[in-house]
Amino acid sequence: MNVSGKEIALLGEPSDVPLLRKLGALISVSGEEAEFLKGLLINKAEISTETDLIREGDEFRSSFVLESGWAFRYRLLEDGRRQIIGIVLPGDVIGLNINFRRTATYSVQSKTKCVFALVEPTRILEIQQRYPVLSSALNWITVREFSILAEQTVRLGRHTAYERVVHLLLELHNRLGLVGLADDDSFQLQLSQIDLSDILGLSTVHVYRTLRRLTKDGLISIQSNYVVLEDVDRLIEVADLPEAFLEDFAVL
Amino acid sequence: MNVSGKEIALLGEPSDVPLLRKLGALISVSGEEAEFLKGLLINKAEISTETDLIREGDEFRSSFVLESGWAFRYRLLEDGRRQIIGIVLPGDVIGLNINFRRTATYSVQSKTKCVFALVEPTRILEIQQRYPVLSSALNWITVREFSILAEQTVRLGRHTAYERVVHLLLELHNRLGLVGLADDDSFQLQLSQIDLSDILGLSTVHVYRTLRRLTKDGLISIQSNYVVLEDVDRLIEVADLPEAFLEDFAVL
DNA sequence: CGGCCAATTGATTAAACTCAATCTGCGTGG
DNA sequence: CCACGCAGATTGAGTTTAATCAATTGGCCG
Repeated sequence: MNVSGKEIALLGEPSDVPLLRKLGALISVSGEEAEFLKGLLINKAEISTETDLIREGDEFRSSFVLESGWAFRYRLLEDGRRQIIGIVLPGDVIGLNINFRRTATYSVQSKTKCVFALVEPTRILEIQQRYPVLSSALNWITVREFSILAEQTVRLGRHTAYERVVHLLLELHNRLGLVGLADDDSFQLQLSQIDLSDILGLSTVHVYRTLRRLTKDGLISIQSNYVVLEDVDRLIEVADLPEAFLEDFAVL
Repeated sequence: MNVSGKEIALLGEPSDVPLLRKLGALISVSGEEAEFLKGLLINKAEISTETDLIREGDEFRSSFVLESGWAFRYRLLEDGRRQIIGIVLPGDVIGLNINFRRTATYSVQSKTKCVFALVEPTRILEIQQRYPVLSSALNWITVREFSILAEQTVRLGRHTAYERVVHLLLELHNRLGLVGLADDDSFQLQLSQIDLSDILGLSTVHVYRTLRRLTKDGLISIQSNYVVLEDVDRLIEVADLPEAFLEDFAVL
């Protein structure tokens, strides 16, 4: 499981633009394509902590590419229960397959301070018309997103609390590694135990106790927000990930 | 070939081709577009009950459009636990955003006898190039699929057993209605309680008891596989669906 | 008539939740 | 610089939802 590795270097310098870096891990991006992509991401905006970027029911007319920071897709139930549907990390696109029916069925909120780029949907059509390889790579992003959500479903439906935590930590380590934000066996976890509980469908108390147990078992260690995967092999065994996530771990 | 056994030869809309019918609910499909789409779906195949169409780890080179029958996307864990990730209904596309990275991260299996059409990925590119409105409608299908999976996540993570069952029944009623396979307040449920438990992340025993309770509460009734939604208003109240699913119930 | 699978039912167990305190780190106003 | 306040983390105790285990029943098919 190589996250920062040499394969990427073969394709050229890893870009400091997360989306480019992510695509570069899958395809070889030409200079022209890179320029075009960078041109898409000109229109930057910044939002602070805990701010809704999109609210359930909103019509949204634009796509967003997260440049830095963490955000959530989430939904609130009537009585206040919250489910975090997925975590948005740098390089992720919000509203990639946007179309004329634009009503959001869930909200998106920043967890940390975030910088993102606004992209006009027409520009994405442009990619389809002019850059077939890039277009295919965007399809890959769509499929990947779907796969991740599918795994979240497995996690919530059939994993124990112990397995859920491990499975999530591996997902995050993998995804962060893809954009150069994780080390070989550690990363910065920008989530409170409250957030974790709403991702994993558990109570905060149980998340706490499960993290304790994982630490005691020597699988992980946590200092403030810094997570170290102490025994990756055993973690992978616990998490029961699809083969495809392991064979080519850095690219899913 | 026909789900209900009777041939419905309508010359005007709605079409008896589920995918066309689904798209027709969102956009106005021109004659030319309809012909093109029908041309895509020439290459039919039939599989029997409980047969894997795609297996986790497979490379798949083709997309599939389900014409009739029910199927599952699912994943098996080492010890035999199964999570059904989503149900595939007539008109649904498997592998819509296929690209050169084609390793499946989950399996797809028929629940009933199924007829589906094989579609070459290049034909989908053709749609993008030649039929922008159709292409946008396919994007809608992608987004819709994602929204459904997002709701599944909420269901598994933050709903009680009681809410989960209701939420799923409403999802299925909605989706089946879109392709003309549901009545106003009832539909044929092609799932065993075992299947339900693996969708909902519950044990079969608990699914059984929950169905009993829903029946006793006058919310639903079930005869063999035929489900009647006895009190849609209360069901909707219990399920806590996103507004967007309600405002335009038939089209999500 | 068996045999098999799913549905049903009862009894018991267990994973995870709720409730109720602290405790701790940190930012803010005085 | 320090007290205060707040949110998140930690801890203990008791409760509940849902799982497990173990039969039994019912329907269907060869």
